Amino acid sequence: MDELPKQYEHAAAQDRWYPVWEGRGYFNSDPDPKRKPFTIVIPPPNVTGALHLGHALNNSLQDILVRFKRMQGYNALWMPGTDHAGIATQAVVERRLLAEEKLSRHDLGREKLVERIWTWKDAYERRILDQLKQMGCSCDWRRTRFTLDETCARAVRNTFFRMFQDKLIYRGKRLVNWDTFLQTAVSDDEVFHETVKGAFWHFRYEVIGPKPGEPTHVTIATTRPETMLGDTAVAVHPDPAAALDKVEAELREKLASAPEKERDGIRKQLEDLTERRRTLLPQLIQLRDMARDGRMVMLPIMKRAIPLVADEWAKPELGTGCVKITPAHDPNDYEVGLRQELPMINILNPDGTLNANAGRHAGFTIPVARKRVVAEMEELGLLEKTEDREIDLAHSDRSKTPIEPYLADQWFVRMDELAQSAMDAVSDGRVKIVPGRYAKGYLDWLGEKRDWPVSRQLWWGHRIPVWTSKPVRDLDGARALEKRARDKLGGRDGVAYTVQAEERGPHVERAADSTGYSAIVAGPDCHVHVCLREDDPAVAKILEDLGFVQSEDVLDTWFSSALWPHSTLGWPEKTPELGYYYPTSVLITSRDIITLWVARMVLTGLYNVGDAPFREVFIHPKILDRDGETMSKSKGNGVDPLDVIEKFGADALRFGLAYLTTETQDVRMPVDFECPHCHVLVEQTKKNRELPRIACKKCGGEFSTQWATKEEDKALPRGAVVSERFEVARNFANKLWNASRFSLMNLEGYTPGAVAESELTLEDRWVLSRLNTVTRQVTEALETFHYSEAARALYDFAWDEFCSFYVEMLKPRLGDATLRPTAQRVLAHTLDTLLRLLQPIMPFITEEVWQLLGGIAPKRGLDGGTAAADSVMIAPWPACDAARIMPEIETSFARFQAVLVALRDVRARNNIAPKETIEFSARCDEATAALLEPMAPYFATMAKAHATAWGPAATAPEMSASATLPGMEVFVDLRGFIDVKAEIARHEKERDNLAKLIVGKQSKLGNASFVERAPPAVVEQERESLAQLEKQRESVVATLEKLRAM
RNA sequence: GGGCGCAUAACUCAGUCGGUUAGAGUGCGAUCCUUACAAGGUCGAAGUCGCAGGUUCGAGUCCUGCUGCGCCCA
Repeated sequence: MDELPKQYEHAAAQDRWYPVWEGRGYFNSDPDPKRKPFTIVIPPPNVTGALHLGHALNNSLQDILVRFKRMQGYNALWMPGTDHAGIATQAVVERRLLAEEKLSRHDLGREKLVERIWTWKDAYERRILDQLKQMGCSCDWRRTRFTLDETCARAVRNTFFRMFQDKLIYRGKRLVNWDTFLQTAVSDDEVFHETVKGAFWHFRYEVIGPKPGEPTHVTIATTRPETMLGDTAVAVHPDPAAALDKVEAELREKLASAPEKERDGIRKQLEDLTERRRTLLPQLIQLRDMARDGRMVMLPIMKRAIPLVADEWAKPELGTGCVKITPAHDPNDYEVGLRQELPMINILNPDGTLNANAGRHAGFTIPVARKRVVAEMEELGLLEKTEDREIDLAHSDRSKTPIEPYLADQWFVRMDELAQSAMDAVSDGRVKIVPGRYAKGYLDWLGEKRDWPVSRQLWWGHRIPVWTSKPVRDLDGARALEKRARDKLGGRDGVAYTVQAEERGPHVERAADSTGYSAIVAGPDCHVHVCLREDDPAVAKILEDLGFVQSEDVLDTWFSSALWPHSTLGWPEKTPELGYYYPTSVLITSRDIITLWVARMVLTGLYNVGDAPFREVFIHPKILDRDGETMSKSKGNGVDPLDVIEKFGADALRFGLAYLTTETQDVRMPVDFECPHCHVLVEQTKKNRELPRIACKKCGGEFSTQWATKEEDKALPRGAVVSERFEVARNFANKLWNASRFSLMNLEGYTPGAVAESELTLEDRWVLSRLNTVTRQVTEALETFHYSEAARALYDFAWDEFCSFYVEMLKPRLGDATLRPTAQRVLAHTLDTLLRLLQPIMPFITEEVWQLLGGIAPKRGLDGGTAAADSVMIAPWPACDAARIMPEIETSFARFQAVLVALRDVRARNNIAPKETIEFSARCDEATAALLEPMAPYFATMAKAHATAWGPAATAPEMSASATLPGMEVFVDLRGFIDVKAEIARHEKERDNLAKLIVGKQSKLGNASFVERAPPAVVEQERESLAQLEKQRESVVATLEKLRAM
């Protein structure tokens, strides 16, 4: 065993054991009705890019749980796979296409682009799966799925078809967030807001045929002047006086409770309001009456007559009190449009240029059209003024370009009942969210029951399996068309039909004629939609011959991930897997996708399979950097798990992540660069994280970062981005390695055998008591997702108890031929148990040691020894033997430890050389003496101290340093060593400290209500504690006097 | 505006049911190349538990308000 390296070599162990586990099929799971299943489906990582530290955390936690459950005897399945991530992946590939080949997707065409994306997907999927393997993930790789593969596609088609049949799917015109760059709708979740510099333009619209005394113009203000081309009304408030009253009342209430510094601002607002009442209100009332009278204003440029309407969206306290209404290009105006039954005029093409509805401004991009419209209004003398303004503008997360609200045909899933079912599952406890506070957000979001827009104007994804007819004039015509389609297709299975009349409200895209006085009337268009469950070219052909066209759109990527827990198990087939593993046991994910993903999985699971997809959802924290910012590659503070694995090892990565997984919502991880020259860690700051090259603070050597673009920078070696927080874990692995190394070296001649109770020493009983306590703690912690607690318990036990005390105390016994066999058996057993407890978190190092241990001690255990498992990952999980937990032994041992520390302290503060042996006596009661006297060999080896006397009669030598412990005084003979001054200072400090504590206790006990009302046991405890402290003080004072006399 | 979380040593974090003298790792200081481990051992210094009230015999812990930071939703 001497040939074992002094440092744990993580790379060798990782390379050695992963293929063995995989080759022996340890990760595989198959349905077996005789055993209980435990199932986790992986949150499928995007194939957009490689895994980051957040993924490393997420997957480490899953693997820890799966390995734990596997050892507990469950038939554990961890289902792996990846997600096609529709828009994200397409955007990445499109960006590269543009950057590298200057081609747009339209240059390439749908088929070619999709082919490119598949190539991308293959490369990244491979990379992601490889990363998971490097982390040690024990997934059943035979079952790897992809959200766009055939199995998943089948589930998607079936779900969509069933929903279509159940009338849960409909098409509607809706205002969507339109990304003019990618030319697709994006969901609200794919939009971020940014404040940009803009302007507020005030336009005047002429009133048509004003009566005497009526205003000739209304003034409206807008930040998007070009949208006026699509205006279909101007709104005023239906009761402006009341609205102002309400605002005023609110302001006054606010003023009453506002802090002083805000009051002036509020007073100013109130003044403005009064002014407004005087100057603006009469006119607003007049306009309101005109609106009720059905009066019109003339939309300039388009020369279109549009109505004045009375609607609450117009805020009399803001701007001019009048507001232009562009229902097709503003969410609020859209609502007004629906309420007032206004025409909705779309003025945009999908690419962000203006369409024919914009008249002579058609064909221009939005920024150009904006300038033209403003110029024309100015020419017409209708531009009143322009103010500079900061504007909150929505941007697409994917293309970083401004979002345009855009009226488009979209497919929706009706959410009312589906959402309710998913809410019920959490409310009644069928699905438990941990920590529980996250249930609130889930319920609130679902409670809004907003219909789910599922179509995306993309090429990468599941194409919507609906064929739609050309517009039909009326419902009867549509029904006739439906019948024709039915007749042609016969009674075929897997075909569903819907006849859709346009929804209430006019959705017109036709321009008015140039005279402008004709009101726009809604088109009565109707459509027939046919949904096909299977991909059947013959059926499609028949439909297309009837003039039907398949939707170009694909489904939202979440639609397929929503099915993940059952689609991966083979649904809609009634596979053995589905029957056995569904519902799965736990889902582990992060909080940002509770609504987008978790909620939708619950509702599709209930809808498709009739049961929730999992029993528990564990939400883990998010990792932020030193400054509390989220990590991302674009900021330069992203830590690559592979860099951590390379530097610290996979076990250290896993342990470090488990160690920080508490119940809080985020954890901070200071980020460092690793100097490639001297391997020191250089703290990352907001400044240096953006530099292409950095000089090491220690060796001065320069290295490059991810930002290096110049040749001279790129030529430098790269500095990896890691975190010192994994250093703790790496050191722990090394400590464990060396303790194992010691054990293996000292197990020579080991024989298995039963250990009689009488052979056990105090330290044996102690370590076994602690071991069983830790077994119970770790088991409970892992069962309740308290990863950090499990990691801490193991760390503390392994380092502070097993290494620092037990192994040290074994040394003399191992040297004694008669005591050696028992010591070896307890040691082998303890190490064996510790390895099993650590296996889920640190699979590689525990396996490495397990195999070495198996070589020298193949049979282990206190009751005679049984053959160890072939691998620690399939060994049984340790059971806690409650009978071994002995609090009195732990208390006794603590006394021993306290004396040891006191002796070491005396040595340290008197600068006694390590080689010198010291003599000491201890004054204590008989019981303590009886306990500690036999520990002589340990005081000798662990503190180089020799006891001359134990018990009540023990006295202090002439020249001594002392330490006062509760119920005990330890005197160290210091002839020749003593540092009197240091000793005096030390004792004075101790005396003062004790005095403070005594005063505290005395006042507590002097408080009559404490003595009367606190539980008697607590009062008694306090009394004893006070007596103890007073004794300690007496002894300290006595020692001080002696010292001063020297 | 609504919701959630956090604030404990220089840094990153534990602290269970309210009850002994508030702990760990890192960093810092001293010391030791002691026969498993210098990625180590031993010892030490370092705290107004964010602020203000309240409940209680007793508050880092429970309640209210405030301040600061972060996240989510509109």
